[in-house]
Amino acid sequence: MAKQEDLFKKVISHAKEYGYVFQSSEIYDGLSAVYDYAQNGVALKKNIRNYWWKAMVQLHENIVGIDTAIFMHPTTWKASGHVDAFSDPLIDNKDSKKRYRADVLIEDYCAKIEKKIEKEVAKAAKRFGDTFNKEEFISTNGRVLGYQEKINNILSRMGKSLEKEDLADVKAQIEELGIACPVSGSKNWTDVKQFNLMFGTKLGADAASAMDLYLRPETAQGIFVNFANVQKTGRMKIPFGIAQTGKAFRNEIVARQFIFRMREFEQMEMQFFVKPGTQTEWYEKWKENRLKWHLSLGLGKDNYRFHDHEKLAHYADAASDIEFKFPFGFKELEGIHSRTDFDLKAHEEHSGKKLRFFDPETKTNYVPYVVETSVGLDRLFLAIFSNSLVTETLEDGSTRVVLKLPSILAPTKVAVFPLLKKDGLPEIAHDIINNLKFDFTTIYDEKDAVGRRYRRQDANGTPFCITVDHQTKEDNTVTIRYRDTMLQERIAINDIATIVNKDISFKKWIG
RNA sequence: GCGAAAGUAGCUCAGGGGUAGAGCAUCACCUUGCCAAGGUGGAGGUCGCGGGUUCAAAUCCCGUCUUUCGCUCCA
Repeated sequence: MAKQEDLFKKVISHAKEYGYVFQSSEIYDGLSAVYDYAQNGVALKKNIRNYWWKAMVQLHENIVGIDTAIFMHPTTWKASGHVDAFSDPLIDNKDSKKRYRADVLIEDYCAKIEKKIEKEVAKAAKRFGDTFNKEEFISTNGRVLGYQEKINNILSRMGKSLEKEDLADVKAQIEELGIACPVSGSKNWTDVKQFNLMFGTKLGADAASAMDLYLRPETAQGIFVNFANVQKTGRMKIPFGIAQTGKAFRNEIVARQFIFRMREFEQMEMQFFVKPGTQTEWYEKWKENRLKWHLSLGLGKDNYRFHDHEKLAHYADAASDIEFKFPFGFKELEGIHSRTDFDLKAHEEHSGKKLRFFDPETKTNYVPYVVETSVGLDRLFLAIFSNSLVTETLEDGSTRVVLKLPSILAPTKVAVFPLLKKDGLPEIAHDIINNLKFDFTTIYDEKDAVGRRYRRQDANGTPFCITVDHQTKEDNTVTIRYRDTMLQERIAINDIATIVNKDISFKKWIG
């Protein structure tokens, strides 16, 4: 455990020291769980996003991309269920310090009463034997009816209180029912507080006429509300997908673990529209496809696993996570959800617009089912970055720190050094850069011994170093040195681009 | 939100009421010249922030912010 902690700390400080991730507004002591991507971080993040986009949009004839606004019409969030389901009434037990959802506590209490009913039924069944009629017993037995009524009263009162946001009554109910904390057994509760996970804001300059808006808590809804537009203008036929990357915002009660769980984060997701009845088949296909995509980055097969959801969200009929072995354990990286027709149907109802696909074969129209793949870009960044950071022990016993980023994602592809900063070598190095920079990100460095410059690039994740020496002036050859193996080769200047291109070829990586 | 630990130079950390420290990094110059840690010089800090105690606070006390870990939550 201590080792894991140390490793994670190393990741965070390396990210800062080499210009990948800074804490937001650091000069003002930072802002909780908000981070900035620095000069190298932004390049890595962009490359990851691009790798995803090309794999999803460019490689699939039937997937197109869009980019929708963060602000959306407020009704969107009513339709999606976020207004209701994204806010929880929470209550803390002062003795055990445990936090519970107040409505769940009450529901659990009702479940206990329900168990009593089952007991009565079981007893009666034993007594009456074959002649026992369960329906009749439940509807006539006084004791059972009493239990039933109690449950109904409790739940209806809770429902009304929650609807009116009368949180004091919810607490009163918990106290009246004598509900105790399952851990401490105490009834020492705090007040019930409402936590809304959506950030609110206002549209309009003057407060009185301003419209309440939310920052989107997921990018998916931007796709759903554009379903018909994209389908028509893109002449899309089912099955087809719409992909999008962008920021989403959640007012998490606890945002933690560096860039793993932030309040402002970036999603890369694709909604795939299919014919009802075929969703399971597509769900399985996308699970497999997405795992394959992750594995193509070469971080190691053992670092991934599926986690199938048993408890499903209100919109899903199947859901699975691809989990990654982060420095702090296996955690969710990507979700693959079979979202049914929940979202499109809800938007049909709230908007009054048809969100359907006309099937020319059967001459009928239907609301498509949706299979979603949704990756956290920041999480993916963290997965790749933390997995790539290694400290190697070399043969001579010394160590080197290497950021073994997949070369296709590395912020800088080629570093070019003059062996000496004289005798015209810097000029040649600059010439090489001026030629390469149209196709690759490059960096020039002439400071310190060349070995040290190699190590500097290792720690920064640069896969190739090129060194210009005196021989270069005679035969136009240079030394190329590889980050991962530390091997060196003598090659012609003209071959640099070919070698680098071959290594960072998208086809090679994804293939 | 609760509990624990921590916050001193860009990074890693030492110090522990009386002049602000080290290693690495950084900058300039010299030297070497294909796998980091050669020489000289420089820059960088009101020791997270605010208040209190004291002749004197980076150091003791209180508060606060931020981070990490655990709990909790997680569409």
